[in-house]
Amino acid sequence: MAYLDTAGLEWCRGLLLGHEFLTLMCLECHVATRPQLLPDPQLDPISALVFSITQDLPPEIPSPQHLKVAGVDLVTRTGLTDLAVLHVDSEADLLEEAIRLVTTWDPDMLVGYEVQRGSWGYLLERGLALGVEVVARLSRVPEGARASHHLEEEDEYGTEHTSQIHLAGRVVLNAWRLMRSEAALQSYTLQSVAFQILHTRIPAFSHTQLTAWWLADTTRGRTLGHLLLRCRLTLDLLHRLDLVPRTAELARLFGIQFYDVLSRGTQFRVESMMLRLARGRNMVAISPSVQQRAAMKAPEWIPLTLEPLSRFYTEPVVVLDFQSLYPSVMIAYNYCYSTCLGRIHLLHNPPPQPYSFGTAHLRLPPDPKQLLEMVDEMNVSPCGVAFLPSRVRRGVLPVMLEEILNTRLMVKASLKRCGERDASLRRVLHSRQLGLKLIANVTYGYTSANFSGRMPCSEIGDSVVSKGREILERSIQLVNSHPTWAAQVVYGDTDSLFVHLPGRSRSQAFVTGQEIAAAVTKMYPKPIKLKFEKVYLPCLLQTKKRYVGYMYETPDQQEPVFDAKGIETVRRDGCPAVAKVLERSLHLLFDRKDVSLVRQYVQRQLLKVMQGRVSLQDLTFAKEYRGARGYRPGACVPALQLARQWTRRDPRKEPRAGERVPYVIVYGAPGLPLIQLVRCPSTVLADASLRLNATYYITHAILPPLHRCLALLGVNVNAWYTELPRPSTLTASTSTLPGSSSGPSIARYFTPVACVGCGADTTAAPAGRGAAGGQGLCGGCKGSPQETVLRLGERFRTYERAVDHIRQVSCSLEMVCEACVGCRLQEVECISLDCPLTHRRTMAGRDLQAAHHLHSLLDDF
DNA sequence: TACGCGGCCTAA
DNA sequence: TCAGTTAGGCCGCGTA
Repeated sequence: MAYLDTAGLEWCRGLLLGHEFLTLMCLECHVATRPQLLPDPQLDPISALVFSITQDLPPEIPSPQHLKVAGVDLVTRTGLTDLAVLHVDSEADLLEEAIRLVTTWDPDMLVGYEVQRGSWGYLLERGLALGVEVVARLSRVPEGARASHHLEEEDEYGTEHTSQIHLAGRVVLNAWRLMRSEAALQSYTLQSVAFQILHTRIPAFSHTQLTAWWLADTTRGRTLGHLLLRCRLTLDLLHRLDLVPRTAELARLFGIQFYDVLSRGTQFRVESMMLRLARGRNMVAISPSVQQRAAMKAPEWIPLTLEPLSRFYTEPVVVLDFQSLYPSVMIAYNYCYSTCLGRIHLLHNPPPQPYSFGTAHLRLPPDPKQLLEMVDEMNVSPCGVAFLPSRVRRGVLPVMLEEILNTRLMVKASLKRCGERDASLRRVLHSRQLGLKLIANVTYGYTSANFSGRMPCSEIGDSVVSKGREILERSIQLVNSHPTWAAQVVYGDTDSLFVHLPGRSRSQAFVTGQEIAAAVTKMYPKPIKLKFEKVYLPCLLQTKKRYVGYMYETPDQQEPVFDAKGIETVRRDGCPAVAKVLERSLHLLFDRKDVSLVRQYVQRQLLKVMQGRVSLQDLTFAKEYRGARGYRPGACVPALQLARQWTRRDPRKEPRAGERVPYVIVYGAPGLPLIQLVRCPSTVLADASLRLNATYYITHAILPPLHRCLALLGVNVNAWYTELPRPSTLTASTSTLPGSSSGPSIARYFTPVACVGCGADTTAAPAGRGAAGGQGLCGGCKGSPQETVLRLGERFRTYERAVDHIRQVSCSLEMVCEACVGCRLQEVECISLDCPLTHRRTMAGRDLQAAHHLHSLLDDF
């Protein structure tokens, strides 16, 4: 440690104090766009750059803060008083100033929410277009130009996983891509991520809007304010997710560089640890060629997944699983590259040596019979591969895994010890133990990688899987045959057991569950351990990898937790309405155990959909776009179709690979394939002739998942739909429907006097047909239904656009101008399906009511 | 109408 | 110039 100078000591001290000594700089560009087009660096100049900088320094370390003020005017003309603004004369000066700022602050990480087409990427491309050297001057080393580059090539992988921008000495973070691996969301726009993670709503302004504001002196500040908000939120997101410290911790743990944690795969991490250990034993890893890898014997074993006894269980089901089964197996049976003797039958009848093993060859001692002398001691896996006993040689992988698992236990212990005192230390320890768990679990994956694996070995992979299978099978047998448990294994997948305990109470289930865990653990060598996980009461086993139940993790837990695996409540390929209806239905079923309540609930929701009273958002699907070359030639999927449409209009509008593309389904001529009915949500808002396809949503999206659950109880969900009144008789019979007396129809509270079609007085006319609607029209309008439908449809669309607009603006109002004149906030029920929240909206309430009323009138025709 | 296939997403 | 694995369910479409 002779080279540890004072700066190094300072750094260590900083770590102890919870400081990372890092500077992050987030950038957004404002580019004045041509109408309806997105910025193009070849043509559109940057009009403004907005930065936000954070530093993680202890207070006694001086920061270059004072430098910011030098040469910068504090400008109030924009209306933003807390913003330091610097005017420059030309775009070239702007770039120079940006470079100066970067070199002054010397940030370690350059951040942008989207750094390929916006932010730093736009800056670099603009520099290229103007002939200003930017890339090299942003790097940290004099010869930076060589090590830094801004990729323009068509590399699907690079585009999808990295920022594509490399600057020597600095890390470039593409925030939205990081978010993609942080949380499973419907959409990864800054607006939705900020809402989901920071619970902050921000408006989405189009480039056209931002440009319009920028061009007028009085509104220019809005554009800057919005971009600054984006910068700050991006940094807030990283902070909230603890992303930089967590990544740094993983880098230390695996002994790899910070950026490699984000950009490289798990293989790299395993190798980094494994090679370190192997070197101490004077071993190196083989480097098989592509041909050798291709010639490797294919894996033959697959994990055991039982076909579940699928039904609704109203008595306890205990779930147990083996703790880190595969790593435990490798430790317990000494499975490793360095201990493998190949197939046992080859030891008995030695073929000409060396013989094929993994991607390479194995050379045994001249007389393999010697080895056979200790055949009783050997670990022979169920697939017939022999491994040395640890007495003879302890494998590298087992040693590594053992160290990892032990370290993890230590870390978890100190996590417990440190209590609530030190939040930052807790976070570090927590991410360390998570990282350890992760690396333990992918070590198996490393041995059985075949497509891209660097050192795959199907013999080891197969041994682990076959041993895992054997362990699970023997455990099942034990549980099923135990005399006093009276238990039945009803499902199991790879390393888990679902045990049905009929006639037992919840607390009895906990006791028996612990007994099972202990008894099974006793059957196997250390560290193989079956762990009691949870009791389900009740639960629904649908199919392999799909189940749901109320979960209790401790005997004294009073309120159960809804726990679903694989079903639509946890999937992102349906629309939110599907997940909400399904989850609420299951809650009702589990809580009240009364199918008729579920039926009432579901029918109310179906009516909402038919009446168009479900928000557009709840009916919006979103699927990942794979990039233009990511599909088969004939592929015909919504995401690709919409992406093509957008790209035709504006090449810069093509979604990034990995981005989620939203779409809805509208009505169309009968017989049309579904793909023809796909529309972008904003198109539907803008086009009065388009209506959401209620029939599709009900029969193809909402009901099938529900049916798969409730069919297990012998309920025919589809009948619930067919017995509902058709739209033509909807309003007349609404009041006879179960539960509708307390139904949420806003129209019932809305009694217009003037005809909503033409404005004539309707009070003189005879009363309408039902309580809910119909009386809003005069006789003349009722007489010409087509015309009225058309007129109302258009009005409806206008209201919906207004509501949408207000929704956007009201968000910004709440933040930007609390003092907005005459802005009377009104409590309105959220229109989302059963959302318990009420949202503050300005004016939106009235427009919403009008829109809903019109829509229910439309259903009359 | 059954079946295979591509696409998408999740469990482990 | 790098990319852990397989199983499995379900949707929509085209074809025999």
